[in-house]
Amino acid sequence: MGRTAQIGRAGILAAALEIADDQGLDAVTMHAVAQRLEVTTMALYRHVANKAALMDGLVEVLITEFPLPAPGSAWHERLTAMATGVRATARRHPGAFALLLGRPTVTPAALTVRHTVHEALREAGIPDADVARTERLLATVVFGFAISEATGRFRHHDQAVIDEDFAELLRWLRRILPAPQVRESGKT
Amino acid sequence: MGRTAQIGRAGILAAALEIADDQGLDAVTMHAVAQRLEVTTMALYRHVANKAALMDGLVEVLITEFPLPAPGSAWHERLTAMATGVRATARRHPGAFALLLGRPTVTPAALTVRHTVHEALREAGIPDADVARTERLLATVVFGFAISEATGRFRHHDQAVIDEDFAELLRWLRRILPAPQVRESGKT
DNA sequence: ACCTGAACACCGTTCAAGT
DNA sequence: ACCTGAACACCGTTCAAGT
Repeated sequence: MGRTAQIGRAGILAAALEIADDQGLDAVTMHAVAQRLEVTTMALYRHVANKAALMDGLVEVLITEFPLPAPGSAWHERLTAMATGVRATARRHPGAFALLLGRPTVTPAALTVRHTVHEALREAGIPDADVARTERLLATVVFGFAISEATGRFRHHDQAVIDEDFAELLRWLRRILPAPQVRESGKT
Repeated sequence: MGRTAQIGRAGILAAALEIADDQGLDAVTMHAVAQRLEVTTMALYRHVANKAALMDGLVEVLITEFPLPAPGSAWHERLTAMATGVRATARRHPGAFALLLGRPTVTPAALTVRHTVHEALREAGIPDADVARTERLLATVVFGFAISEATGRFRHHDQAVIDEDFAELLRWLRRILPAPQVRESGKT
């Protein structure tokens, strides 16, 4: 009972994310994280190299949270699901989401996400030479919306307006991608 | 000659922007700005309320730098020019550009920029009811690209690739907006 | 009117201890 | 192996002086 709390990298990241979620990214300080874990500030340094490493860990958590779509569904449904998932992550963690800016997204989880999009685009009939660029631009557009919403650029608008904005953005992207091939007419 | 350096709000903002430009936003500290102006840190507080106000000032400088297109040109040329101008500003001030996130863009300069886009969209034939939303999404898309580039999300790619990405993004947007009306056939 | 000195609370980080 | 205490450099900010 009086035992010292067990600390670990995962717990540190969870605590940091919670602080970011309800007090903003600036509130994520080594002192604040330690305090939430009922531990001295210096105890953290045994589990994370420094604050930058802690932030990198937060990014990894966010990327891992992106839901990967079920492999069975049609390519356009998978892309829509991923875009919606990215937006949902941004809304769940508005403070931490800004960390995705300026980090090279070369972690395994990030590569998996990118690879999933590549696959969908190839199925959509995008020429191999254009797949990488298309993925980059799609990611940039969806990411741009998500970070704008997360950081409050739309704060003066009603939620319904923002939701409709996102729906319209998805319509724009659908107009840019090839029309989904209709394989069967009528119902299943 | 031995006179104390004259300090002013404009000079402070200029110094802060220079530091952000060549050492990043984190290097913009009250101490660093004061040092560049050869003045004590506390001298700054006579001209800016606090650090947040200084950052707000930086945002205003950035927005004022957005070039407004010549009113005579065609609407699609004006929009392209503005998109290119936003990207150029982001490239010139990559550190400070991130500040545009999370500030309500309701300053006079920001309203002027938005109004200019609204006008172009009305000329393009966008229904009045859709103009505001279209502007919001166009801004989000262009802004998303600019901030991704500024914060180094594309850092692993050659400049030529990034330039072509931007060109392709503009082509996407052209496909979404109405086709420009051809008023005269042949050359002028 | 404008700048400076001294001071305070806070932050990231290191290092030598403690158990 | 893991946590703590003491300490340091740095940062934003205030306030009472100085000229």
